[in-house]
Amino acid sequence: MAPLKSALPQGTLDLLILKVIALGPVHGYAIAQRLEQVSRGGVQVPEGSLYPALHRLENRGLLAADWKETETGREAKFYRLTRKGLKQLKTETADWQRLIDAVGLILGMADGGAQ
Amino acid sequence: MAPLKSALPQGTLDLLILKVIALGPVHGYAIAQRLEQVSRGGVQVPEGSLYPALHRLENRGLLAADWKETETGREAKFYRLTRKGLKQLKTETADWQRLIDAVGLILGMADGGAQ
DNA sequence: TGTTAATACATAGAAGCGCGAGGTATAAGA
DNA sequence: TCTTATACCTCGCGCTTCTATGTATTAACA
Repeated sequence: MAPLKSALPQGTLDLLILKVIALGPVHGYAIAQRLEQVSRGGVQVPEGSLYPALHRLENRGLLAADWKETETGREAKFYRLTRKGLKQLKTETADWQRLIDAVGLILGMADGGAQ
Repeated sequence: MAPLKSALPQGTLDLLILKVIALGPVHGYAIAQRLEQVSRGGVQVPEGSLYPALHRLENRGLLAADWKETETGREAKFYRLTRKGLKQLKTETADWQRLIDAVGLILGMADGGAQ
């Protein structure tokens, strides 16, 4: 079934990151793993996309971070949502829903010789 | 509910254009109108996005075009799908479906500590 | 007649994002 | 000791989208 190299459309990654972090503080490396696991491989996030995205979100004030120890005794940067980030998550989730509804309408257009 | 200026994620526009053209030859201006109508305003395509996209698709051999007269007696460039374009439409439609499934799984992640 | 709006095409430039490729460092296990 | 996995980071290319701008024709209207 091919590696389904699902390149994420621009903008989508932010939404997914915000969602994962909303469930509780996590560090970057774990975010990528969870996205891949939960989506059953449908979403793969290369580090060259992940870390710049995290920095962008942090710079925009949607995330905040602290260095802490992981369960395995290593230092890692744990991200959490700010209030602004939570608001953004809600907005983007609604936008996403509207988008897939709209695209669904278009893809569902009858092929029947109908105009 | 605000003008819902849903900026299309990168790559999505191609899919929508291919779909509209698959239903029968149309010219560029009409494509934008149909997308907007069928999606009930959920998708709006600025001309600065539309025409470059059409040229890209044509250069990639997914579309072919002829100048013809519209019903209203004006010259317009009518696009139609090539065989390659039809194949691409199918691929991209499947990719889109996999994407929204994957994103759906992620957005549906339990919120453990529910609010 | 002059002006505005709608139709229909096009390009340039800016801004943004995703990703491959490369690099650093630590810990565990063979 | 060497490899693998964890965990972070940046550079620069390539690509797309969008705003702004320009051209030209037709229809409507004052």
